[in-house]
Amino acid sequence: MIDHIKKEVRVRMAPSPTGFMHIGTLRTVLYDYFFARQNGGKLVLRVEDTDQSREVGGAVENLLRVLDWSGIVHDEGPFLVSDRIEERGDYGPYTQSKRLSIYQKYVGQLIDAGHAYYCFCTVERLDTMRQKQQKMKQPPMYDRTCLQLELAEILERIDAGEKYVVRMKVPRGKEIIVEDVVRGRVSFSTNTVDDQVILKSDGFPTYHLAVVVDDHLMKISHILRGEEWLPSTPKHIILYEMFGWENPVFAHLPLLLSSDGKKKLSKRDGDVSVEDFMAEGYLPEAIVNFVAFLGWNPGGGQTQEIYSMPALQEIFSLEKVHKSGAVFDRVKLGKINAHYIKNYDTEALFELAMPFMKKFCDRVNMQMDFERIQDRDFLMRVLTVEQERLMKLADFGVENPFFFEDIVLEKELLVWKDATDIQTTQMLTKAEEVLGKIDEDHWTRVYLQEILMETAGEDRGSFLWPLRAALTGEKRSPSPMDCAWVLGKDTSLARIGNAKLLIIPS
RNA sequence: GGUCCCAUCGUCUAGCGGCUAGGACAUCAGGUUCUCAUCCUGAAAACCGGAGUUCGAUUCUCCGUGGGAUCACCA
Repeated sequence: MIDHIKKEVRVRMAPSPTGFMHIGTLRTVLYDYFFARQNGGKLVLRVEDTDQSREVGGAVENLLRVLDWSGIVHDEGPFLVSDRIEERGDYGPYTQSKRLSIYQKYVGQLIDAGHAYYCFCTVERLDTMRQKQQKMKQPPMYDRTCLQLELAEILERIDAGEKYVVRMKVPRGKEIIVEDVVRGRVSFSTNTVDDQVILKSDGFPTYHLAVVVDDHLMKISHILRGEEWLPSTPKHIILYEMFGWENPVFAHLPLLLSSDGKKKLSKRDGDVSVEDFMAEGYLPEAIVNFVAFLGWNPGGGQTQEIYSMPALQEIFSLEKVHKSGAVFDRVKLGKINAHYIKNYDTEALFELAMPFMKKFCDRVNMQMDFERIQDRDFLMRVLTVEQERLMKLADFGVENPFFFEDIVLEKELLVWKDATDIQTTQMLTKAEEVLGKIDEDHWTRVYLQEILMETAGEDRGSFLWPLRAALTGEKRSPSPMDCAWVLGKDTSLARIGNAKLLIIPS
């Protein structure tokens, strides 16, 4: 009982393979990961696929790709090795559907010890029972009908092929104490704990049995999970007691909330899966940074909020995790993502942005060959200009369609304040002359900035506004220098020429 | 309804008995600027209520109120 040797830290992430990863799951896994690394421990991935009806093909591969994207590295469990799933570690299998005989063995043990019993009640009976209880304002709980069954009858009915489940027999009148790292002591009376089904009629265990057995067998030392699990924790502790096992340390993390109703964040609140955010072009650095700060904060008067993954790993502490839920503020996430995009190395960002650029080019019917150097250069210029204005990579191009398509000019737009047609034409001619003299080698962002600002002189607006309007056809856009740089000399001069014709048709 | 959890600006939070209650996002007002975005400066904005403990409570205790989670052969 007295354990002077500090137990090895082993934490696990235990997702059910539903085909996507909830953003809250990512937060939990991040904390798991930080905690394991800080303590020289191990992070185990275990697939909780005990509900066959929810099986989704390719879910585990997907999960592993999301983890890889996030930068989280686990130590045991399934891995993706050249596109095939391979399990590593000494405590496998790490997939619950492959551990059925293990659970059955432990269920048998509980039955033999009188801690669990067979139940033949039909789903229909249980439903009407619960409805009755609800009507009488009683908490819905199993009425223990099948606890009265004689052994002979049980054997007979099993022999007859009748379907059954196994329930744990919760002792009455006991107090269960949950020692929680973030919540302190929480106590429950066993009188309010239901005789939970631990083995389903299809032979699969329920979550409650599987999680306890596996966590014990896999020597898990700390369980980090969402607060929604707190009410079922007494069931787990009772199971640990029935088996005579020491229970791990619990840490129930605060919930992620939706911004409107402040309810648990769920699918109906919009994008909630990591895959959704990946598809929208959020950077892993931004997602990790943002999500780590929901329900946790380094404290100590620290006002910095931008942290890299290694830095977070350094300063994270389980003791500083909050108790109350945190609203998932998408606006702030966008701001953080924009910050990361802005500060990203442009060459590296180009690689990340490629799929989004392709998608955009397809949408505007622009043939782009990423192997072709001119096309690459063009897209690189667009990205360079957009980099400091993008909130997410999926926004690539959408604010500046004039880079990709022919523009439709309106004459009024070209006129700066109360300038006359003559003046406007003069300004465009001036731009035409200056740009016309620049040879391709000098068509750089820096040089264009320099020469056009010089040409603009004191009264910048009267020169820059018509030029920008001529190049973009838009009221708002990046600077005319940047637009000219992106469009190139030929297109720029052509658009200026068109603008002049619009003002004074020849 | 039972059980359990939670409570500082609109939101994320700092604070761990004595502070002009600090920061970030959002908002508003300026500045930089040809426009938009960026960037810079500033403003407004919070301790849920009531008792108690204490010389002194945002902070500790209790009650209330409010919000949430959970009560499946789903996890």
